[in-house]
Amino acid sequence: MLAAAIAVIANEGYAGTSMRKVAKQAGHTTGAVTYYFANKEELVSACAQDLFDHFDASLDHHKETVDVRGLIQEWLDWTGNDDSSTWLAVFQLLAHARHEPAFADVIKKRYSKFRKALARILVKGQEQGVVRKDIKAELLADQLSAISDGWLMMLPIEPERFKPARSRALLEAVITLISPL
Amino acid sequence: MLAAAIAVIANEGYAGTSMRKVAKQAGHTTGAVTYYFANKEELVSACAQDLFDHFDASLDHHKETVDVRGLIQEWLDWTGNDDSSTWLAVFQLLAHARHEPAFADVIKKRYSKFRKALARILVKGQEQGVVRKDIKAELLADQLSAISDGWLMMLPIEPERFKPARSRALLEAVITLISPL
Amino acid sequence: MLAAAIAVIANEGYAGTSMRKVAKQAGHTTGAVTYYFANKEELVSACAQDLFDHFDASLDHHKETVDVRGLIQEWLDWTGNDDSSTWLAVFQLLAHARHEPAFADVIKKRYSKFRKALARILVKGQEQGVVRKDIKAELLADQLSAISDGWLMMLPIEPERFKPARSRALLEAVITLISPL
Amino acid sequence: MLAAAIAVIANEGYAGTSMRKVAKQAGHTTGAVTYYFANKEELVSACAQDLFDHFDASLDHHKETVDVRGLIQEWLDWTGNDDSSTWLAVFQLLAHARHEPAFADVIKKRYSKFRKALARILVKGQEQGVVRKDIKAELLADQLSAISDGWLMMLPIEPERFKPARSRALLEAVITLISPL
DNA sequence: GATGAATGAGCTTTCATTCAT
DNA sequence: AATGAATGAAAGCTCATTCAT
Repeated sequence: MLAAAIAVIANEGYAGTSMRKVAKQAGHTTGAVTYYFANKEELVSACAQDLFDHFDASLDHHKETVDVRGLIQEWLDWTGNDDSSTWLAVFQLLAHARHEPAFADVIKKRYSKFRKALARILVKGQEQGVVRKDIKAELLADQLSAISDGWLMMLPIEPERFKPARSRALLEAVITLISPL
Repeated sequence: MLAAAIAVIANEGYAGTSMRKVAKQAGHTTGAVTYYFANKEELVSACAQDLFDHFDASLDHHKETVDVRGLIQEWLDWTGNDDSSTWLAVFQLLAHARHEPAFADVIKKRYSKFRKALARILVKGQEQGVVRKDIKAELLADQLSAISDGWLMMLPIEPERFKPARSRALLEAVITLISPL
Repeated sequence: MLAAAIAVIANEGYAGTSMRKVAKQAGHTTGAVTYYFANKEELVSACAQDLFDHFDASLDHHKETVDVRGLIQEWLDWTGNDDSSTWLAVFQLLAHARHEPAFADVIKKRYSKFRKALARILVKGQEQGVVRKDIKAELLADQLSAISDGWLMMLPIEPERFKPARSRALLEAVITLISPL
Repeated sequence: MLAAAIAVIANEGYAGTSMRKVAKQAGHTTGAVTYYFANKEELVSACAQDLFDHFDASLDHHKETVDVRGLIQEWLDWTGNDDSSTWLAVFQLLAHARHEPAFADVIKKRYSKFRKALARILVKGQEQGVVRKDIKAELLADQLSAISDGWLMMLPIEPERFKPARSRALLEAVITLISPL
């Protein structure tokens, strides 16, 4: 059911998402959706939780290795394959978060957790001399996270700007930006 | 009427925007809205046009001076004052662009125009030695534009992260990132 | 629900029919109507089907007996009693058929089926010597069907012209027209 | 303006007719329509008047000659050429007459006048021995008028049944029906 | 656990009509 | 004589939600 909801949000946009469509996508009746989720807000919150779980898992995976390139590479890879619907859904939920207090909170907490984890990785990178030290890790994490959000925003509108070759160039540019002089 | 529509989009989100609310905000009846805009799509396209006009004006203003710091400063300033509703509306429209082909196009064209103008400024910066040369201006423009989009995305959810002191730190970090070694 | 729709069409005319009125007539809410019929077109098609079912039933009933007088008598009877709303609704739907392709087709098929059945009855009548043979049965069926349509058209405007005595005269005239010399 | 209104009624059906469309068709603004006709009812009545004027003119033309065949021929001819829009509009107005008392009356008067004129022609025909005498002229007029109405009803739905060859057959059948034994 | 009938509010849109200009 | 801005009611339709089964 969650997967169905995410698929609908990704394909139709938040405004175009309805319990009916989610039910149809899941192959159930409308009643089934409201049986599992008390109301739309709850359904959407559950989606947000689920999507950020994916996100965190990726971060966990790269925590020990301090592989910033690998991490960003993975983000960019997501834009190209089937998982791009994950990104599209995330974007739609972020855009709506402000007007659905219930899960604005979910997003806030998860986001800050994500930024902290990223900052920790960057700190390690600075210690190992692979990340520039003239900008605080926390601020760098903010910029990287902003860049990734910026990509997220452009992806649905200009997917052609995320073709493999171009993706690689973007990745290298980011690495150059954060590398020591 | 346009101003009313933008205000509603900023305050209620795209999904929460209705012709009724726009009419109410403008102090007119529903019929008046549909008199000026044949349908919702047209209204929304007009908003997108208007918002990007603001945007372009800012760019024009900084074209000659090669003042990247001033330009980014201005963007960040917008997040704090009354004009923040402009950003909020832009964000909502961007999130919906993919599902409204009519103005997805508007955004695409305007966006690429914006990126090109930014790249031209950066090229001049490189020539004058105030912008690093080891990353192509075009790619740098992409990253800056992505960062600004990322901020745009966080603003509605965590406005407290854009208070003056923090804004300044973000600005300095960006300048450090793009400055020559 | 169908009965309610037909009643509304008969009483208010096609242009005066709305889903709201149908709902009210049926003692339900607007939502219930759209629950059973995806849209107005579907509702109207269903009405057309239902009305022609009545029609065909009458024809079936007279198929074996070759009782043309009885058949026409029955048509005329309908104009006088409560079933007259059936005729009124049929007329409204016919008038609108051209602009609602979905059920223009329904009407076309049903109508041709009806004319063929009528022609078959007339052929039998010719064989039994109770129907004139100098006009092909198929053409006679066309004229009879046209006459009945013509009555259908006048009924709502001049109901006083279909009072019993007058009805009988009309019936006798038709019988005289199609009887052998 | 009248011509425009008739064209719209013929093309879009009564339910699909709006003052806006009439204005557009006439190349004027909405205000102009309401300037000439106080309201929609008045516009529609004026159309009815105008259409019946055409009708009466045809009858006048055949009054002296007692040429029933010519008269019916002319009706059938109308179904094929550009004037078919006249018929289509007449039909739409007839279908709506019952629900617009203002011009239901117009139609009633005009119709009875028409039937009387037709009956007078048939009486002359009976005197000259070209029309059967075993049915009263008045009843015959009714049947002919009903047949013509029936055709009017089928025309928009099955125009292919009024091609020249078929039209001729229909005409001959009618003549046979009303000719003396 | 799941269905599906039904509600009622809200949506976009169309429309006849009014009226200052 | 004609325009065109504006109204407000009503239309078809979608939706989240409820609830008996």
